[in-house]
Amino acid sequence: MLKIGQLSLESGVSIKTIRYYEELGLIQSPERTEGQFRLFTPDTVHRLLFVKRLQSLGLSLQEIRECLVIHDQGELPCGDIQEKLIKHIAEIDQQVEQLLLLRQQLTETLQGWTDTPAKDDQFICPNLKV
Amino acid sequence: MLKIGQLSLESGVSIKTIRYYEELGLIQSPERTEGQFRLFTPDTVHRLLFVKRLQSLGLSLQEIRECLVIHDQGELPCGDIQEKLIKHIAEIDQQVEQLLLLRQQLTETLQGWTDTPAKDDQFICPNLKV
DNA sequence: CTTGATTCTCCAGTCAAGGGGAGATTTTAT
DNA sequence: ATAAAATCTCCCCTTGACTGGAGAATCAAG
Repeated sequence: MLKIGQLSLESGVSIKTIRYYEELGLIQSPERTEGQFRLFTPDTVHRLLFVKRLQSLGLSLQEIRECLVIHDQGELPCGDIQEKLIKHIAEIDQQVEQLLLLRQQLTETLQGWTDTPAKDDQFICPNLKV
Repeated sequence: MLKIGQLSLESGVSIKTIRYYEELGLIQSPERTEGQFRLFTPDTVHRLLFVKRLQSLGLSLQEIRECLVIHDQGELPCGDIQEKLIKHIAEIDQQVEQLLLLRQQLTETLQGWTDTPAKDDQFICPNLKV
């Protein structure tokens, strides 16, 4: 059994964050000592590493929690995780598309840009007709 | 002179947002009626459209404010805006790079994924060795 | 037994760009 | 004169994933 400081050391997750994850339901509420110190089972280290891994792949804590709930029901979460990862790839593709569209608008805007155009009180920046 | 509702209609910027922009210094504090109603000069419409334009190009309100400060000092902000747009393109390129790197990790992770692997109590998901 | 390290709960704040609503006042229209 | 519409200030709420600090209690070591 580990106290929170030791768990933090072994998992690389800060004490604050561990308590936050407990609050979110990512880790089960652990036993306590008589004085209310948390006592975690050793496999909580694995659980935290799992959270960090999925987080590094871009999943939100809510999505990760859903995976863990399936695990806690005794089932393998692999299918669910696969689904989420595939969905996340699609989201990334969308974001990239949006960014490239914006990039296109930026380069178009910069086409023929003049640093020192004729002053025109109608526009704040004459290069932008707004 | 326009009251805030009329300015909102003509610019397409909500009343709340107009007051927020005043607070941020994006638009100068306007005159008031005796009863403290704001009275904006008509060119404030242009100013708000300018803000929306730069915002649609991805600049933050802080960056836009910097441009407007230059304008209010009687100078042309074109050079500064150009600089910011170019910088923003570089940031977009970085973001895209990060996203594609993440996408690569996701596809690698999904390589050889098995929906129903042998159960292994050591791992929450045997496809992820964590 | 005492000191120092660890942990506890609770509250508040961070970032960005606003949105919601209360309760009071002012302006406009009939 | 009165009702309705517009505006005012003030304060809190939102999202996500935390971080910081106060003040109290507990645990471990000498």
